[in-house]
Amino acid sequence: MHEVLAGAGLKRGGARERVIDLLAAQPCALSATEIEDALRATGRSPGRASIYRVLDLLVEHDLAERVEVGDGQARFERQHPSGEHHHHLVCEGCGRLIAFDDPGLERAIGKLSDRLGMRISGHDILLRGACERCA
Amino acid sequence: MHEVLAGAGLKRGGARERVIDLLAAQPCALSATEIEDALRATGRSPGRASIYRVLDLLVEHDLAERVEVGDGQARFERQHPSGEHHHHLVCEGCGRLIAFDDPGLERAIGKLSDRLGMRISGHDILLRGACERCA
DNA sequence: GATGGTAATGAGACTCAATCCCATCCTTGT
DNA sequence: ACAAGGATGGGATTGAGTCTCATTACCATC
Ligand SMILES: [Zn+2]
Ligand SMILES: [Zn+2]
Ligand SMILES: [Zn+2]
Ligand SMILES: [Zn+2]
Repeated sequence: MHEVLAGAGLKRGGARERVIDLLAAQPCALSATEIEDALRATGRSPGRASIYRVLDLLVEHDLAERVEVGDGQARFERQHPSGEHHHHLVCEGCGRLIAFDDPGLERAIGKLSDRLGMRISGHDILLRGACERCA
Repeated sequence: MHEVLAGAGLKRGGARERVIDLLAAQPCALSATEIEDALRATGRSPGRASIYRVLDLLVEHDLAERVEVGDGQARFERQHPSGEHHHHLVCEGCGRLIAFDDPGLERAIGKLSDRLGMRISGHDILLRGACERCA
């Protein structure tokens, strides 16, 4: 990720370093607040403004994806360069996020792009339901 | 819509009356702020709290659907009693919302429910792309 | 048509994620 | 090492949405 930003002519700084490294090590999405807390726990959290700046930058360069689950705060998750991605199911009982992927769903969206005759550059899919604990 | 709420044993009040009537007359989603402004323009806007209460109530009774486009505010749109629903594509150029429905997509989600072995109670789908004007 | 229990409403304080501003710090090319 | 411009921090600010509670309106009953 660092390389991509460097290639775009951007300088390197402590905030960028820490946010990127943290995000790159996560299996699933983190909110800006969670990132701040996690970094504060290490002793050196960047300012809030810097965290948002880095996240915006990552989304802009397709290095991260913004995930909204409807709880009023955005979450961010590393985007794999291969284009492979997953979607989320949010449990209405406990709020837990569960990741899944489904080729059938992706295929349906691909067909849709043709049917609508419009160029579709991305899709957000969120399922709501009950996780096994809450069912 | 009034009838459904009455059937649920709820009383009728001015705020409820005005918000429902406004929403029922809209072709597409409105934000709470837009609703407040529109009603204020008529001279009698309910309090902000009442607007949110009515909207929550409508969503709870499947009379309206919450639509999130990622601009940090929720929008609300009347939901038809037949259960038929549509999804939206948001144009990244002009922000315009375009509605569409697709049986293939619904089918894929139905299958997914089985595959994940979880009860799925709803789904939000948002496509991002370019509308014909902006393409 | 009056009464009373209870739901509904309004106004504003409040929360909290996200943004803005600007002085200061640091990276990087020379 | 130096300078220029990008990067950072922190604190003030915004704005959607929530909460509280006193007041008002609805409606079943008498
Ligand atoms: Zn994820
Ligand atoms: Zn997908
Ligand atoms: Zn719509
Ligand atoms: Zn659907």
